[in-house]
Amino acid sequence: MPEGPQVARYARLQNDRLSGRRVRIDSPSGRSDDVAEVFDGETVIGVEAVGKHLLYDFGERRYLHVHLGRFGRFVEGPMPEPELRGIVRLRLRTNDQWYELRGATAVDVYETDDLRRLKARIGPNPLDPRARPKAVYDFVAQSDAPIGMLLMDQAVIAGVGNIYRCEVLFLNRIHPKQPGSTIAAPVWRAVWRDLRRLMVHNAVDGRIVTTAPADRAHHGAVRASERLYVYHRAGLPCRHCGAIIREGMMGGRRIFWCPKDQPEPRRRARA
DNA sequence: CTATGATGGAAAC
DNA sequence: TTTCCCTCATAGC
Repeated sequence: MPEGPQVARYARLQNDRLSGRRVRIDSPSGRSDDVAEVFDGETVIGVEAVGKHLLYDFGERRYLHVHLGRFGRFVEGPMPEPELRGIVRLRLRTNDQWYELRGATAVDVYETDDLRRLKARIGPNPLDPRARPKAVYDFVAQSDAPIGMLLMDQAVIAGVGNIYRCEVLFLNRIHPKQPGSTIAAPVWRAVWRDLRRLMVHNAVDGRIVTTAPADRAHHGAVRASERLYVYHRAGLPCRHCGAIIREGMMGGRRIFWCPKDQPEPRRRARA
């Protein structure tokens, strides 16, 4: 279940393994037979992530486009392939490695124009070292939309999902309902810095950890129960102040915050 | 066994 | 704003 960094990680690992390799592709579930047929037996030129999208360049201006949605994931391993289990949307294999794609929202053929349009509608990605926070802030600072909505809008900022939005707002003591226009520039820079730091780490590590060592009771390997500050912790005490973490809905998704560290906004004041 | 929900997004209303 | 799709683990009969 991926946010941007896990997708970036898949792209990097698969790019290393698949670039320059001929791949056999089929769709055991039958759901993407048409797409499998287009690329079966072709050679991968490269694999890249664009926000939460994956693009496999097969040359001749054609790409395999995959969006994992909320449930999508890859399972992989060395040849030979395991017996099929459950629903496999797409199966890719080289001489020595196999991949199973399950649960994806989108599996299609992209042409150059589709890719150009995709890139045009996706905002700057904190994972991209060339992306500048100011470009995003210029939009955020003139928006009345709640910051909790803006952070999830892929057209504004790419790769951020529900966990990062909750966690980065906690880290910066911002209530999710606070309008973008009330976020001061230095606060936004700190938000961006945190997003980048956490997302880069996650893209390497493959899992999301936002807690500082000082806020964890156990040392050494990070326990699953101590990875996050607020996400999925409704009813539990805040690791920072002990107040009970709250839960609500925003943008059709559950959102979590600490009522004491992230007080409800009262008035608007441009910084 | 069925119901539910989970790191997403687009299309339909 | 709601509905639908994607898959699968888990909770509850």
